[in-house]
Amino acid sequence: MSQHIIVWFRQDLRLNDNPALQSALNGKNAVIPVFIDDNDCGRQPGIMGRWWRDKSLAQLNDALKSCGSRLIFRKGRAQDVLPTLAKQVGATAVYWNRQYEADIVARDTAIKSKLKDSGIEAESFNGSLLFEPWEVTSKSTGGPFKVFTPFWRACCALGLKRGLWNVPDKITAPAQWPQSDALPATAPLDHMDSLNIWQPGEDGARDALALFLSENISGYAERRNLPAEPATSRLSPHLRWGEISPARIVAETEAANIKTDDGTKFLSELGWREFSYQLLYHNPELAETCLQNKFEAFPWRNDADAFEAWKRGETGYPIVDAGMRELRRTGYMHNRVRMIAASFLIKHLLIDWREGEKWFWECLVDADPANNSASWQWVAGCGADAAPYFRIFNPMLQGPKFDADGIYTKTYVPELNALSGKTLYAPWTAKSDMLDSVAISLGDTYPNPIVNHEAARARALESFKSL
DNA sequence: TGAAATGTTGGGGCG
DNA sequence: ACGCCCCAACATTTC
Repeated sequence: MSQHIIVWFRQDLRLNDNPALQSALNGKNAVIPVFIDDNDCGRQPGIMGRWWRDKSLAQLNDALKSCGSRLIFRKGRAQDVLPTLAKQVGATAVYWNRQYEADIVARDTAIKSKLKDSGIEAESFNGSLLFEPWEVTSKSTGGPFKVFTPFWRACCALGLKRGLWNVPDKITAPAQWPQSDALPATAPLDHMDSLNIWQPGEDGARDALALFLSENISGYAERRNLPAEPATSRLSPHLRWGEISPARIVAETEAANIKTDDGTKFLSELGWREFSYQLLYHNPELAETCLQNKFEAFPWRNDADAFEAWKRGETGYPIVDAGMRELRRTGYMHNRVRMIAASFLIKHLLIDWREGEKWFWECLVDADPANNSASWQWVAGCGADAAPYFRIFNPMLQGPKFDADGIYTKTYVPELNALSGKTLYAPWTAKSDMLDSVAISLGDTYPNPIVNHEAARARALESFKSL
């Protein structure tokens, strides 16, 4: 007998390889796809996260339409919307894919029992991770891993391959569609001039993976560190909204016969994502509380001017500024540069990593509740398997090392186009008549460094020693 | 998924 | 030929 089943989309904005959707499709069921904009629970997406999400929702709606279905969009508290909607459409079941933030887990658990109490089946699935956060445990402690390498080794030993589902041909519509609010408008963001590099949605995710595997993964193990090279997958925003499943990434990477070093290195980046979600699940306060408690006593500086300069990309250190400007222009920053920019805020400026985390949360199209927090804690040294406190990136060395010819840096800091080599990354060391001759005036056309590297490094080591 | 300081080695210039 | 110094190049340790 045919049933009406609600599929509740959340951070799984795709039709392919979607376990909740696939389970609903069994038999001749009518499916009601719904997305609920619930701003009462969970960390709300930042400006760029919302921009991406709204674009992605429009794509999801289009994809559903080409299967004979459509997306029902509702604003409100999920625990109110879902039971009401279920009753209204006569649903016998509600399916969704799991999320892992503590308040969302609690809400979903409550919804599940509320639905079951009214005789409606409710079931959740794993649609966004290779392993559930409670699934991979250390043999020695019995608990979750605290170090990445043994964690990922254990994952690989369990096996990364998963079964996959393709996009269904047809999704049976209910006899009558329930009312939907209008999908959110996807207004352009006036201060962003480079958002056309992105293609939010399932098709964009598939294209990004295909391009990466066919053209750009060669030499990944090394080239991934070079921000001027198109050597990273740029899948992070797609993964964040579940437009592609990690299982599909694993399957297609393995099928592409990538050279071992490059393939395993790439898949290990998925491993960091798994590791971050494990950390988030077992540490609900990941965005707010240092995993290593002793760091809570750290004497962070309040320095509004320095923080503003960092956000605007006007620290006077070109590789840092390039990264911060890439972030504001494109909603993205290359991973190598994220580490440099984050290290600069934390170690050179001694500003609380949580301030940086919040700024990235607003600005990144891939801002992810697990990855963003875990990575900031990693750089700060207060996280799991973190960089030691004395690891302080030198922006004058990182530049020449990873952007030797300055192509990346000059893309975002064009006022330094005339400089090259080490001078590009330390303009104040250039002879003043040389700067004059190319019309660079420090403090005018480009900022003077807001801190002295050697002094800032010494200050950071001194402060961190107090721990 | 660092950088800087310190230690070691070996070749070349030179008296 | 030899010792001495200098210093680049590399290795180790320290932060």
